[in-house]
Amino acid sequence: MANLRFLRGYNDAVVLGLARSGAVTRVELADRSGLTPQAVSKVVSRLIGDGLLVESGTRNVGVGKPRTLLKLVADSRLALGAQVERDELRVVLTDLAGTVLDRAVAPLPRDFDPPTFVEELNRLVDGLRSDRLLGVGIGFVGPLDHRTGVVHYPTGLTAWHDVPLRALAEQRLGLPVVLDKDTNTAVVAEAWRRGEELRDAVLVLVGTGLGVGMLLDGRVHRGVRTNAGEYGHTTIQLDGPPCVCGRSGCIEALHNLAAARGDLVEATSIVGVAVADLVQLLDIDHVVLAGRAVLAEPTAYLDGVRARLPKDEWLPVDVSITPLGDDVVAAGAAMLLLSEFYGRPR
Amino acid sequence: MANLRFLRGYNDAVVLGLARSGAVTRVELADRSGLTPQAVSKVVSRLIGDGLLVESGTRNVGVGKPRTLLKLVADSRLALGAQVERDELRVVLTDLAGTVLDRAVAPLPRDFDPPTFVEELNRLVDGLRSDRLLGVGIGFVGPLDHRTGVVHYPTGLTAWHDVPLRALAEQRLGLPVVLDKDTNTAVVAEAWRRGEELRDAVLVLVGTGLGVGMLLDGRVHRGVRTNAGEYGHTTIQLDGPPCVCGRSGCIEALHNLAAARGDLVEATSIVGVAVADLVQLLDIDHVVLAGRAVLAEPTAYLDGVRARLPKDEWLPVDVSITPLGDDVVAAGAAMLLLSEFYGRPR
DNA sequence: GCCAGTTACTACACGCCGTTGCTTTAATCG
DNA sequence: CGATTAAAGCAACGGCGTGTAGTAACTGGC
Repeated sequence: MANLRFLRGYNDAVVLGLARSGAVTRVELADRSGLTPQAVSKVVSRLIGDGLLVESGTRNVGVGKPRTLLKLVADSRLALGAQVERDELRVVLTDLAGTVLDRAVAPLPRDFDPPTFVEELNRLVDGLRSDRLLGVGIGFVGPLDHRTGVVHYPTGLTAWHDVPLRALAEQRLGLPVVLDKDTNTAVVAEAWRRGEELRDAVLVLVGTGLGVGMLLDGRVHRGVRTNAGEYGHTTIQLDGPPCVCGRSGCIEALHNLAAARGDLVEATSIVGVAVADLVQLLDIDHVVLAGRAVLAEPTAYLDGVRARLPKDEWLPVDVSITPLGDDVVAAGAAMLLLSEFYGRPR
Repeated sequence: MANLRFLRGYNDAVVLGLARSGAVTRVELADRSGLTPQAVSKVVSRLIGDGLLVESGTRNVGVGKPRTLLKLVADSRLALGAQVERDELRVVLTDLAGTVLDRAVAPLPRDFDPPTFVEELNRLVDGLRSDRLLGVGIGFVGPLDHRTGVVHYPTGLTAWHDVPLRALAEQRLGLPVVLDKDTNTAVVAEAWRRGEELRDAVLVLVGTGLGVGMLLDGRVHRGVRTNAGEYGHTTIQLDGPPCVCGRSGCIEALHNLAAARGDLVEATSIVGVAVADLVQLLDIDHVVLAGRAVLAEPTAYLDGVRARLPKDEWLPVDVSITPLGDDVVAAGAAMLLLSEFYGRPR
């Protein structure tokens, strides 16, 4: 189904996405969006009216009337993002550009239950509230359902079986809430900050587990039950050591074994092979590495991955470490919420 | 960019996609598409005007005016699809519903060159021409570029380096032509025939190589350079036997070795593990098996794959053999062309 | 200093999209 | 056979991007 509201929202989102990358002019927006100059004019005047854009000087490009520069009013809208791990809750405040403005971190008790969590979340959110706050995004460990906002049965959290977290949090916080898997919010962080430029990317989150967030053709791929990206339990050694998942020779098992015995070269090499497989399967040109393990040894992981990617290819793959560091999941959750308001409609 | 033309094309495609599944009524179309009844009325009258739909009786659902049944006029538009293999060219004629009406098969000389191929294609196409023919789709072995229609450098075909096949074929045949990788056209075949119902699926093509076509959230995932789906050279045994690709322990190498020594159980089991990995990564609920190897031993491959998929899951995975058999790639190419005219616009 | 040339931008009428409100049509039910 | 119910069409409407034409603001030549 598509109607005029969708049409407007879509074009607004395209223009805003282009404006997020930096200062632009109406002419450039028209060129890069495919919209006519008149349409861009209308869209821009709407966005200026909403306080999302401002005119900021002119840029002269040879003869003729100079182009008017447009700038995103980044602090006109704010969002909070939360990362929930088994021992820690992290909440960050970001603006419309995806810049992290503030953060709060608190430990969570072992095997915390939903009421405890929601109270703690509320406490941290209260410390970061603002009048321009649009809502809160939550990046949780899977499995969960993004559409319904229900957490299913994350391992290690015995009190979390089919908990309608989004509804609970919305009620307690009095704000719109979105819920997604940590790997998905992390890749949203990269996608939102780079704007329309980044359309295909994989974010590899290496912590105790190994998950990936996939941005395919400009959209986050979640799969039929928001469970896509469980890459840690992919077989990479048919006759390998048994894994906690019941199968054997999983990427995660081999990586963690190598890491545990201090063999960083082997550990990063396994991640490298796995990423190379993924790049080949999905035909991706951007790989972003994140997670505690990676941030502890960034250059080792960068080297390990780059060494395993095909060289001298017609398709160069850009491999980088997330510039958001430990905030990537929480910040991405905030941007996921921003994209509910100002991203492409569905 | 989105405009009114896009809007109309999109909604037309949604309605047509729903109508493809079988006889429907306006009320059901409105329910399932999310469009208002009035919008459906307008769309349907457009489609009837174009000869794509007809009213075919009524269906009584209790009290009130009976619903009018609508039926796709399947033979109102036809398309040809070609599958190009290293030794054979297959061309099939399909209607708007994706039903194969006719076919022609011809051998291709070893290491054939582009002119030879285009002539042979033209010969087979001429034998199947019709006044309602919309164009020709071509499923080729990769790598190639779907957008530009250029074949890059398929192994075993020395005369094919950066050949603009789509342009060459359009000129020779005098018909619109689309080009895509064989695995992609194959998954289009499944998607088009099942209509809007099938939104996430993987088609696994097992022949001399092993490739997958991915339907993610209703769209074929091609990757940044139309090269996605190269799954055969994914590592499944880190210290496995060397592969022609230069790495070792690839799915394809292990599968072919097992198949060569007649170990069908091992061969199908390797495909099963690989498919289970893929299902887990992409969170897919439909797997379709195809290709010469599968069609030679369908039940063995079905069993091998089903045995490796997680059981008693909350997410059941449907595994099947393509009902189109040897025609799946060629028929899918025809449907890819149909979707250029009557699928969702981009 | 001025005017032609060039480019950026927008005012306005327009065509066409889905929507809203209402009417017509065609069945069932009592 | 009239009341009720549901499907479907008709007409007016708001709002989308588009096309045409006009205005604004600069450069460059003389």
